[in-house]
Amino acid sequence: MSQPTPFPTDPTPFVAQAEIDSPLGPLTALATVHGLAGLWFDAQAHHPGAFDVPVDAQHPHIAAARNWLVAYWSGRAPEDIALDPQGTPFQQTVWRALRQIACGHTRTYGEVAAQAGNPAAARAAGAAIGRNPLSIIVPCHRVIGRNGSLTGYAGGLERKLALLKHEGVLLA
Amino acid sequence: MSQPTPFPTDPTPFVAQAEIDSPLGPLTALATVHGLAGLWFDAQAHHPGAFDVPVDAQHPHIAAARNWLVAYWSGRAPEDIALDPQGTPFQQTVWRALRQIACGHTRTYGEVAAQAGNPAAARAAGAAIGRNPLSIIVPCHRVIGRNGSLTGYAGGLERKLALLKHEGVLLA
DNA sequence: GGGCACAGGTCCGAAAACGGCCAGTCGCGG
DNA sequence: CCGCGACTGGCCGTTTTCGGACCTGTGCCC
Repeated sequence: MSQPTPFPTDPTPFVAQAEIDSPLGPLTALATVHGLAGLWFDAQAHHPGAFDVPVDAQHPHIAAARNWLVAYWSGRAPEDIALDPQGTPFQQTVWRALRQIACGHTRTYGEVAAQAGNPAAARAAGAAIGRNPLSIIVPCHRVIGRNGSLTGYAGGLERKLALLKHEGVLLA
Repeated sequence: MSQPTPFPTDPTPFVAQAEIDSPLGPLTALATVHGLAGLWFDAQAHHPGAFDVPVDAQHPHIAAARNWLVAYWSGRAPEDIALDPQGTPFQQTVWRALRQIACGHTRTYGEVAAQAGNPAAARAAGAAIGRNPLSIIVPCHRVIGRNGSLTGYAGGLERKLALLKHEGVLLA
């Protein structure tokens, strides 16, 4: 039933977008009526491109995301905010698993896959993690290879490294 | 063996361990159901480390080892006891050859290799002798270089020297 | 529907490195 | 001429290391 086209006009519940600055470069935020749907680094991999959605930096979900990020960068524990990422059931499961990785901790791709229900789907989990639409907030940067290598990051490995340093996982 | 022990791929059939004192320092003894499997000087080279095996100084094979050592140190000829060292086929062959070196005698590494079936494997024999798990009882200390040098000993050359003196091979 | 590409992981065989050696050579000093 | 020490190059089983095959699920494009 699902058309291959990105957004045919059916499920486009996006209601607002805005740009948010960060120490690692500007981010584009996107919201539905239910919560934050996207937070991408500009020009990162799998960036969905421009949206035909009104810019509204004061929208509640976007303002909440901005507050979340301010707290995160200042080292405080951010409060939970409403999220509404769009994805397949498997992706949803993986992203939900990611949110359970506490700040300062890491998991391997295999562990995330196991927590998502299939221990052998490490590679598939990697693909799903790469499609994570909520950078930083859904901590896909806390997933590393079994041998300790960083392996990859849609926003660029330097950013993954910087985030892990900021969380105290890696030494400067 | 009329015992239903799971032979194929059973890496640790150890059943008891204990510490035994000696004039050259404490020894750690290890036993299987078949016999004595290990007798190492504490902190010697190739020491396998701690074992998750119950301490039982009264275990028959360990008690036999203690009696063997008492006789040895007092200068009497010890009676044969059951041994069960774990190793590769080649190592087993070498260790068996070692047991045929009578007290007060010595062999060269090349001679041991020849008796193990391959006269050219002197160097490999040296490696196998170094991994001998049954110090003193399997007399790896009676093997010296072709030119008469002591060359090496996992428990330290001082101990090798002391053992050979005790056996009357070397003068004080 | 059937391929194909991945931000992974495991397994296995080949290859290289490592010794508790030994014989042969060379250069030196009695 | 002899003996000694330093060096060299083969010897061999074991251990470690390394690279590639192969398996794995899911999403996306034909």
